[in-house]
Amino acid sequence: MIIALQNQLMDLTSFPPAESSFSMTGKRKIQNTEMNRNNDSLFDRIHETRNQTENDITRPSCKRLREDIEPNNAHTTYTRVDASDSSPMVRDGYQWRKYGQKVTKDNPSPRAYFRCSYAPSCPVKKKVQRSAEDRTVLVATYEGEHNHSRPSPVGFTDTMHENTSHPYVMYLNSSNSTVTLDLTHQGLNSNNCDKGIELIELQRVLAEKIASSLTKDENFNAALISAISGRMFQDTQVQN
DNA sequence: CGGGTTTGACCGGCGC
DNA sequence: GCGCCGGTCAAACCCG
Repeated sequence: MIIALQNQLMDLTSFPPAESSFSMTGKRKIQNTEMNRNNDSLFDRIHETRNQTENDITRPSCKRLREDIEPNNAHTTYTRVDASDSSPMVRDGYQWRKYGQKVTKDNPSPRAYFRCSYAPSCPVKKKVQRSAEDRTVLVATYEGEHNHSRPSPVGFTDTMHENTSHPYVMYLNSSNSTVTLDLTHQGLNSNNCDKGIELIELQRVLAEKIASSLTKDENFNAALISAISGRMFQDTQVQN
């Protein structure tokens, strides 16, 4: 557990710029230990959304009860877009049909409601709204799971290359309290160096936040001390 | 003309 | 009971 965390942290902190900018294709999942509140607005938002989602689980809305949507399937993604891009669309490879828009109380940006239009029976819905703190961040909340495959990966890739979004996407899973940094949606190419730099900066900030959170976690420190002392004890025995 | 978007109306839960 | 709020509906509109 600890070693896995360390490896993940090492992965995040040791990405060579070239690789991190242009050739990363995997997803990196980070166990979300008690992520401490700090001054970073994006991470505050992540924490708040996780708590909000957990509240949704314990107090499901009337709509969800009526439509029998599984709350555990809900997760939130964060997508960086250009500030000049006013479109609420988050291109994730699926076909979405907008069925409503609403201005919410806590955010001046309108919230858009989408349903998956690829398969008529697909129960997936998503809500897209710009972050109140950082309007370049689109917050997309997905509910349900697709009962079909991704429609057209090739077209998706083409769109990604010509579009301005997806330097990174973060997933928040309400059921198992994990944060996933998805680098497959970054949409970077050789003409997009600025976003590569932005991604590196994000990785640096993310690594700092994780390190900060872990070092403040008493359980993690205790486990780390135990692991180190255990290893030292082993080494001492070997030498003897 | 068909499919997608817009937008005002409506519904139901919640708090006071 | 009433108003607020988030979510959804559906008619009108737009566009290829």
